[in-house]
Amino acid sequence: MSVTIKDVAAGAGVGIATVSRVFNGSGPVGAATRERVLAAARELGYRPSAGARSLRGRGGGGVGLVLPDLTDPFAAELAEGVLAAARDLGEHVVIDLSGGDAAREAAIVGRFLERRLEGVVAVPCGESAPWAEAARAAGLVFAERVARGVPGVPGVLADDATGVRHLTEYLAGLGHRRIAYLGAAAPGGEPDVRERAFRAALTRLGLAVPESLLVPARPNRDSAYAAAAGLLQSRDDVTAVLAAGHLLGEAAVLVARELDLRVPADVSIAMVDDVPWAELCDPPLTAVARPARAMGRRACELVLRDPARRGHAPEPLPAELVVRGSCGPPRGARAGR
Amino acid sequence: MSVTIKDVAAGAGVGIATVSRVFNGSGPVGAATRERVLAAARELGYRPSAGARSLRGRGGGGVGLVLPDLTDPFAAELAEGVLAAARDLGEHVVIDLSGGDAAREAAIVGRFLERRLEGVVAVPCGESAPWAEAARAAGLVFAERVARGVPGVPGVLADDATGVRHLTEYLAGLGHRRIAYLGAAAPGGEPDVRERAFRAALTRLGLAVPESLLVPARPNRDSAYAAAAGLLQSRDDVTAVLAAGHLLGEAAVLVARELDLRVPADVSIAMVDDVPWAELCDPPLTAVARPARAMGRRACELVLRDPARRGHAPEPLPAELVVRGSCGPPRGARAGR
DNA sequence: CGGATGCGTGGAAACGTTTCCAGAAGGAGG
DNA sequence: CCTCCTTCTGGAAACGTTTCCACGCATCCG
Repeated sequence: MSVTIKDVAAGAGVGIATVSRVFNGSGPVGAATRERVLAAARELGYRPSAGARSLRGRGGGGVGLVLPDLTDPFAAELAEGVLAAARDLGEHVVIDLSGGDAAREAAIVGRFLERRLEGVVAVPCGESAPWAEAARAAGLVFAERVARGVPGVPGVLADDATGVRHLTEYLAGLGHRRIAYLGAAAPGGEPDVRERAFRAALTRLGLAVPESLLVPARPNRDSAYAAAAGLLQSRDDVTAVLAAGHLLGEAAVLVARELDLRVPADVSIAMVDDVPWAELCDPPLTAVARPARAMGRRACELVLRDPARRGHAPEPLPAELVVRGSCGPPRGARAGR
Repeated sequence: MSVTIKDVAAGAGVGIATVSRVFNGSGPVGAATRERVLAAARELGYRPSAGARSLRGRGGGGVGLVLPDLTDPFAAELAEGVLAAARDLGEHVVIDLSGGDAAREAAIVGRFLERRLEGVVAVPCGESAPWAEAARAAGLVFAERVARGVPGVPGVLADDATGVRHLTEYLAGLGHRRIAYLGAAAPGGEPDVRERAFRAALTRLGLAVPESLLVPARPNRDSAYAAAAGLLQSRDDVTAVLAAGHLLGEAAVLVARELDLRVPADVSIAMVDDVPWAELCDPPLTAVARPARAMGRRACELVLRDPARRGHAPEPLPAELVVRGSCGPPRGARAGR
């Protein structure tokens, strides 16, 4: 069927070992011989089989990438970073999407392990079980967030805490006192890094933490929209909304428009995650930019080239506050809706 | 290093053939034996090696996916379609980005061929050379656009022609007579499907084709912005802009805002490609929605399961006009800028 | 001039799996 | 009781590569 190293060897009148040496540059080969081998290979259209090659040597390399989805611009950019790093290091990338489903995620990781990949980069959604095995069998690095209950696996994270703190301080500095936080943990759930940073920032500023303005929402369009609508319809006293993710920010923008609220005159809006549309919005949205591409790149390099450093969580990468036009001074409590 | 089928065989006190049969369900195995094998495998953490497996049998399967980039929402959604189809068919996907660089694209295709992938799905940017070899060695299907000079390779395309025609008719129906087309071919270059559809639609409506309003632009932010700025600054008579892609539409929106043009009162804007931010814009942008996900899915299914149908170009998938608020009746020529 | 050193080369083992073939055990039918 | 068939099992070949080892030959140094 396909043309093998033997065919090339026969075509060039040499042994298979010589052909292998030509293609890997591993041993000494006479110039004339090399030319003949190359010519025969070109003529026959020979391509060494990556499968057989990996069978003999080590695992064969390659990186697995597991993400919830690709339509999220942050995830897409993170993937681009991983792909760029892998390309630079000469490795290929196998990708699959969990869709936020832990079972599917576990299945994906299983397939990756069978492929004997050198490393796996994951934005996890599930819990520890499959990750523990992956960490044992291959390199594993989390990106954006980490799975709980899997010690010793490094995570390449953005410094969300500092980003949210800066954003909170910025809003407070504009004079806002009734700042809603969109994307809090469900009642009874454990608040995440961003929510804790929001609370801490308010406290440090000497402001009360308005528990009723911490609106729970899951990061999907339906939940985000419902949360934003519930908030802006019922709470006239809110003068600023801090959305904990771009889907939540999107929902806030849409709801504000539907309620004929002017941004930022009636309500200021800002969010975590600087996605392309933030600049296209009217007014353009103030946001915390997280370095998605750099995170992907770093995660990939970590998993491929730094087996020693694995186990030590690397520094979070800085998140930058990008001030645009969607935040202004508060206008006092709105009258009615 | 890693645990092999031999280890499991030894652990269960059976031969390797039996272990293989258990894992593939290929032959008859006694119930008790099967249990023992499964237990040994679980205990040792055995995973069959995909590399060795593929070495023995056929090529080993898998799909390669080559795209210019992932931050383009259309490309990301297309990729999601490919991944979904591959998952349904039990195949893995290797992905890499060409960045619009033909040389890099050729290198990527070469690596894919070495991997003995069963098929390759590509949004091509380069010309024929590498694609011809790929078509010979594996299944090859183009998506969104086709490479020139590679006959016999099917392309899963959107029906851009009909989409642009509907859009043109819609604008003309609103009364527009001076419609600019953003994203034409460079002077002397060959117009693409969309441009031809635009010209044909105008002609069919009995309108003149305004050559000076067919503005050349490449699909990147710099070129798009320059083209849009040049157009809207100099041509007061333009009442509508038809952008041939979402980057061009984005540029038109930004330039219109900078020039303080009201949309759609001063100028109507519409574009090809319905990206998420089209709905977030103010006003929301009218667009032609192309079924990216379905295209990816179809391309993947075609390459994996329909070797017979390859060679016949499939029907283009319908593109749908999504009317939002960015187009209205023309207001006569604008006065000054 | 002889042995050591070096290079260029080919043969063969090994990688982990699937699959063909043959052997063993056990029941059924003559 | 012997034979045949079925069911289960194990050995071994094959897949395409890399790499170790050995061999021939020329060159160099003593």
